Amino acid sequence: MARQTPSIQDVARTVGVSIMTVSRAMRGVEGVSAAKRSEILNAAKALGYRPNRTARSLAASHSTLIGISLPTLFNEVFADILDGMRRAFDAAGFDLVLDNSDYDSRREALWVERMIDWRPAGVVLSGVDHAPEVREQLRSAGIPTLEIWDHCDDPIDVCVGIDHAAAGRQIGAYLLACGYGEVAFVGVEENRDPRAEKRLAGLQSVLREGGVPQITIRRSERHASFEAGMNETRALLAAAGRRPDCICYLNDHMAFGGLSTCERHGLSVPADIGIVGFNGLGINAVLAKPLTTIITPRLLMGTIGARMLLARINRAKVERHVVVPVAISAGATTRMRGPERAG
Amino acid sequence: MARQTPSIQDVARTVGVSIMTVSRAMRGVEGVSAAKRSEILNAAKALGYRPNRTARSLAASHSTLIGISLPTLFNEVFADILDGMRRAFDAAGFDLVLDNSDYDSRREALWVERMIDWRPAGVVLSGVDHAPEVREQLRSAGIPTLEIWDHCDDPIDVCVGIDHAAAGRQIGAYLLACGYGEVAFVGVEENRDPRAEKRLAGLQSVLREGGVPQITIRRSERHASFEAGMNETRALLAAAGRRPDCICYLNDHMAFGGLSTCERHGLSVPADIGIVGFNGLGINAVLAKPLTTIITPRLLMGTIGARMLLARINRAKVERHVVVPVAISAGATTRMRGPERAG
DNA sequence: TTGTACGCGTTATCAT
DNA sequence: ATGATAACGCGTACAA
Repeated sequence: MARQTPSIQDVARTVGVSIMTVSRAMRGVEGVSAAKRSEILNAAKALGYRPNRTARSLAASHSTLIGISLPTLFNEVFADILDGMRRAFDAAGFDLVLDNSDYDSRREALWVERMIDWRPAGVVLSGVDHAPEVREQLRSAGIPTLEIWDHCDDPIDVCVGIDHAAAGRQIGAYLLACGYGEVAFVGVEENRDPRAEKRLAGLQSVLREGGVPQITIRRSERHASFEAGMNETRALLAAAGRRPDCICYLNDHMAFGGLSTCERHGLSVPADIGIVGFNGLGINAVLAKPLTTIITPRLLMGTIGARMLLARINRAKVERHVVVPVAISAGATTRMRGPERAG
Repeated sequence: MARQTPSIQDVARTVGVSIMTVSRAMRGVEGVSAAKRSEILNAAKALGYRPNRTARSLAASHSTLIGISLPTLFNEVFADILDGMRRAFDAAGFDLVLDNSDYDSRREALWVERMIDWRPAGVVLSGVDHAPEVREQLRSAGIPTLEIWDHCDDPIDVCVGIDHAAAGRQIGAYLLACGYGEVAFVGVEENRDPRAEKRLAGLQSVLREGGVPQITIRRSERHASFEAGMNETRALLAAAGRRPDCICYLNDHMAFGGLSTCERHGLSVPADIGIVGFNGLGINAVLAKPLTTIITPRLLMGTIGARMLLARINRAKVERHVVVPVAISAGATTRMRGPERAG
């Protein structure tokens, strides 16, 4: 029986060449005759030899690891984005190191620091809002970095995402077209989800210009889940003052919860109240009353992002940032099907 | 300006000690005076020195990487399991390398091989059905391995999961108690999801004993999604022969799709037809008509599993396999609330 | 408590 | 085309 894990030495001895020749053959680089190469490959397979990745990373001073930090995996959005990327990375022979920041930029920063210790081939971050040291560390380490799901003019390296402020403005314009005037927004605490805040700001600006100066804002202290949507909506409906005629939610999950709560309170949707989500999740296709929402091309972002990062890793030329478009989908939870539908 | 990435040598020179003393101080092991230790730590921070993980892994001949292979992240189930594990692994200082096998055991086997090249501290696999070489490679490499979500008597190393066959039998007993006699099962192709096949087998065995010898089986060629549930249900209802009085689905996703399709076909649920899912997803709390389903403790499995694997990594004693219980949740999609509800 | 010598398994460089 | 030698940055074993 051979030893547990044969080393490159064993292969070299078996074939009768130096370890350098084996190394070259295994990596598929030039400098080995075709005959020797296949002989070496056969011997390696027979012995069960596999190159040690940690040794390879040390010698090459960079690994084939790609670090990916996502806020959460419970949100279908990030699962989609991840799925869009992983196929490309996988095909290129990279391994994925995953982090969940829980929407906490401090956690993200600590993880980036640890990740750099692995000398990764690249790093993927969610959004463009990070702790200040993250940018500096990644840049000075010279690690190709992709920021995904949001965009800005000065990314750490490259970025691909949607324009959240513009998406918020699209929603605002649609609400005005519907004639809504008593609007509420249900989200999470500030600083938890910077993208959501950008959408909210966009929404508010358009409503203000359209003659709706004030909107009611409720923020859950918990995750943007079904339950949180239910709870905040219940509180919203119970509160004194004029009842909103339309509620916008941070995402579809919260909107489903809100829709459910409104109907349980005897409100008819969309006759009595409008409901607007964000993301366009798959379940929408199944519901009797599909949500009015913004459809975000998550998979596409992942695919494009992976291509961009791979190009950076290979020192090829790429655009520094890409903005993908979003579309509003007028569903059955608002009282008018917008002009977008009429195309 | 200091060089890009200071090495342990730089710290040693700055403080005036050998690199071994720095190494010990950084790792927090004994053999360094308190004074020198804090001096070294300060110098390291000032210089921005961070130990190179690939070098550390090579020298120690094992890394702080933990490989995790999951079939998919679109299924809330595996996102839950992952979330249950990651907190524990993260707290223990491990980094997570993620793979998605797409329910393909060949893919899984290839990934395991690549993962071993990283000399991981541990590996997590989904279920207990793997390509034969996986067990052998993991064992001969001596890598602590956790199999999660299913269980068996002879795991590769340790395992934690539910008893899928028993879960299927629970469903069968419940259906018999409800008086259903024309049962259908909607799943995916064989060999795609071994756990689902075990549940189906358990279901069939109990029904057979209860006087229901035959059930209709439909298998989608696609993922077990909302859409697949809709498509197969549509085909099921269109088929000749007696219409089923109850349809069991591979999971809640397909069941939602099926429920929606039945109602669109004018069938009243549960008056005309029963619908049974599997997993107990969060959205159930929001729906007007909660599914009858089996609630699986995913987070718990993750937590327990992580503890078990960490114990193995630390060479502590642990049970080789743990089976966690599941409970049937009688919802509003079957015509009787089972005895489980009466407790 | 501290330091020295060596090894971890591979790749880069420079010979031949 | 092939090989010898020196890194890569750290941990282990042992000596002082």
